[in-house]
Amino acid sequence: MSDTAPAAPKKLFLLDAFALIYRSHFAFSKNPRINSKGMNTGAVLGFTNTLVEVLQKEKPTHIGVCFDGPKKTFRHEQFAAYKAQRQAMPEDIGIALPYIKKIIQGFHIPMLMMDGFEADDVIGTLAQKAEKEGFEVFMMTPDKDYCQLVTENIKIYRPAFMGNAAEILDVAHVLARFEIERVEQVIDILGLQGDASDNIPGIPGIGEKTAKTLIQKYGSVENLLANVDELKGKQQENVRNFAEQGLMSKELATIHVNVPLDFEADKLLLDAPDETVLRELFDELEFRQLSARILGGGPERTPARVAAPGSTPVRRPKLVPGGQASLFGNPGDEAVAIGAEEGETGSHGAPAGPRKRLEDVPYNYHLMDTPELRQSLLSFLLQQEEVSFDTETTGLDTMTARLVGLSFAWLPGEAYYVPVPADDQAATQAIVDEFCPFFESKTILKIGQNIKYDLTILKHYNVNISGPLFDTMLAHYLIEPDMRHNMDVLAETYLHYSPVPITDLIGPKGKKQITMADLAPAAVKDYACEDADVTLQLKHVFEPMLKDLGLLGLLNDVENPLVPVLADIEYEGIRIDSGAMNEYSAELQGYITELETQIFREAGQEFNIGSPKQLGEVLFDKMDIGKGKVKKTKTGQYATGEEILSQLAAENPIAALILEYRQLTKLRSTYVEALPQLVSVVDGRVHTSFNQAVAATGRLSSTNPNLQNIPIRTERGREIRKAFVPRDENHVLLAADYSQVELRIMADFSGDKTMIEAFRLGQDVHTSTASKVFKVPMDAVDSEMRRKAKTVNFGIIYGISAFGLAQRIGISRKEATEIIETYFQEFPSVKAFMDDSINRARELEYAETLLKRRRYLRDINSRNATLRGYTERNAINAPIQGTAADIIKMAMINIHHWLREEKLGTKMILQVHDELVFDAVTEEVEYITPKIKELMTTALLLPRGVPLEVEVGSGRNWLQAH
DNA sequence: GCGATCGC
DNA sequence: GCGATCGC
Repeated sequence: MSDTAPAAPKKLFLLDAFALIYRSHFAFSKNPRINSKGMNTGAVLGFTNTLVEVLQKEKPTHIGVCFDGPKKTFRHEQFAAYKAQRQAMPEDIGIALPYIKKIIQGFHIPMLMMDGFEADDVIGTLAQKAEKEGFEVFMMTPDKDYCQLVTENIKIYRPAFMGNAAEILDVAHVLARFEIERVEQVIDILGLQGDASDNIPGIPGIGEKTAKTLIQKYGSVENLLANVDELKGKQQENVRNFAEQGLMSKELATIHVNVPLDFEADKLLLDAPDETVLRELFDELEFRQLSARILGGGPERTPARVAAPGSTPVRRPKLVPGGQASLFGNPGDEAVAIGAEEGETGSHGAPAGPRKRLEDVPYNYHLMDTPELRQSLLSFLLQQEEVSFDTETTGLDTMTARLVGLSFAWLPGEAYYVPVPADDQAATQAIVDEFCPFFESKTILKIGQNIKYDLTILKHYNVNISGPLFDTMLAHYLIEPDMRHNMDVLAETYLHYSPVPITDLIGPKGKKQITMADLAPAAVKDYACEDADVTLQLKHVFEPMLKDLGLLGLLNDVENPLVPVLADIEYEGIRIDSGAMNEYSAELQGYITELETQIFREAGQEFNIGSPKQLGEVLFDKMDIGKGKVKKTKTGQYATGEEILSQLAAENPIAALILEYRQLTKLRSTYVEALPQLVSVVDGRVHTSFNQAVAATGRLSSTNPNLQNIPIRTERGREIRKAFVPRDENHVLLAADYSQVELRIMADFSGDKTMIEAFRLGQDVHTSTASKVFKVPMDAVDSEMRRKAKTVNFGIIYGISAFGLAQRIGISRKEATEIIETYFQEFPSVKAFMDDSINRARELEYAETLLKRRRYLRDINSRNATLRGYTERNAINAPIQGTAADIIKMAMINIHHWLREEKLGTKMILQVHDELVFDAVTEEVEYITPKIKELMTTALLLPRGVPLEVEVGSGRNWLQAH
């Protein structure tokens, strides 16, 4: 370099190691990356990707990675609670850390730390020193506290994350984001609002918004305190009382730039990595793709199914299995499968890694917007054995959404979009009718992602889809029940492909968001076609996986056939007597007002009873009750949960009043007020949505509204069930309940003679359990004994710990442990069953139900005893609860089928885990009752033949039906 | 135990 | 996001 050339800019990157590592770890937590040795490599991979990204993209001249010093910092000395709430480091990060350090060394990058200081102090100090020597400095961190250090030459570099591009924050960004005039004021804002994760308290009642307003007005915490008289009411009181805490919080939020550390530029000079060391590390960690990308060559890669950019695309056979060519001649020359390249970056939230987009792959997407094109498409559709399809609509609410278009795909890389005029109902209906021969075909397999949604939309256009279904969402739910199943994540993970985000079309969420109907069909075409195409390709990936796992039967015999059943249930809805609800609301309001008055009288002041924070302060600070029983929650607030208040009830009448107040306000807000608002104006009924892919055990869940938690336990709660009524005078509600299914399953699985005998003899199983555990004859079991025995039985089914059990029945942990021990002595086979379940899970790392549904239990061999214990209880509970879910799902399919076959008017309208509810035609009740019983009890037979029993009742409302 | 919902 | 409470 010649002397006259201008000096190259000196670019220093300082990485905040722990912040980046934690972020990487949690980014992968929903889709953990486990290598063949069982190590969770998410944190290492994410951190390394971030590091590589910055090296390649930003080309720093100097770089260093900063860690927190090992000893406690001056902040801990100032404020004992500082970071006290912080949870211990996750085990996986502890394991990852040595690897990360070795990788940093392999890159020849220095690690910087200082006893008694945190990484941010080190970074702040070095940044300022480097700035003086003419460096442009980038602090690489996701942490907003660093904003206080930003200057013209010191900036924050937020690495790419969760689909967001990397971002550089300069002075203008910081001022805009905090709405301040000077960068230093960041500390004032943080001091006022506090930071829950660092346990910096701030001033109570001041959040982000208030902090900004106050600092805009007063400029600093100190000046705010000097002018505290100008504030009003509660705010003034808080600022006055917590002035000291505010100042200390400001101090804690301040990054200290006086760490005794020299800035030695030449030590931070970027150096070439040690490729041998890195290659060995990457091999050990199984980072094949990363290794190939940054080191070149390397170990053999699995041949990619997709053509590499620039090379000749793979030729796809022109004929599909059904013998049908593609609609437009010869698309095989261009279109190829999106491709499933094997690699470690494919997980959701991976900071980097090659993920293709629509513009990177060849595709043939066609707009079919004339009668001729539609006819041609239909004739091709009818010749396929399987077709993936998707609907585009104006919104997510199936009751109000209008159809905008339909897309279809049967060859990878190729799809067809049929737009409809959303605002012309008749014209839309006519186009939909054209495709009825396809939708109603009994032989063509229809593939969809969350296909229940499409079924419901089409139902509103009088289409009753027939034939077999394949839902890719449910397929993945069986493969990885705990993970997310939305299409974008699946495409990223399994196809290494990022679909066009919907927000590219309709804009970001909010008031200004438009709908699909506002766009020209040509603008929707690619998005819609891509959905059908991706879904088709996912099906091709999932089907062989399911086959290998032995789960294809469960999908095809249970989950997929259940989809139309649920679609019908949701479509039918249940009638609510809104008048009765409103009357009850007024009645509840009367009680609530009365209770408020009494509570305020007892407390000697008015306050917001619904605020656990205020309530805790009133009870434990002001009234000073519950000495020795006071507990705090993990956020440092007083705990005011049920068990605490129940204990306090003996001491002070206020506790019972509060519990009653809570119960009534819960009933009012969650049920009595909310339900009438969800009644559809179209048919006067409430339509819940069942989610078939969220519960880890295989159960369904219900939302919007949740009709699976309508009260039943208390008198006042039961009142709500009276408002669930049949659709008209010619119907009644019929409820069919499995009696003790889960305990029967446990009795069967364990083969416990005593318990099986109790079921065979039709005894009350909780009483018989109590008789054994408390060693008294059946007729000497009192209600207290029965209650305890029942809790133990449920404890096993729900997988609660001895500790949880003690809490529930209000006994000591010791007594709980004793009850459990006696239980095991009396029911040795149950104990053996539990041990076997755990041992089996230790080996397989999953548990399975009668129909082979899996729940993965990867923490069963963890060294963390709490985590392991929790997972062990799941190992016992998952097969029991999951088998019960399998059984009722089978029963639903069979009953639905039978009702249709017999052309009966009765409709299934709800499922509540072990109960089915029907809107039954009154004249049909007698005929259907025994058949429903039969279909439910024989849906699945338990291996040892323990019988299932079902109770059926009917009445003018849901309460009477029980 | 899980899942959903409410108000703070 | 948290604490509390409903059902199974």
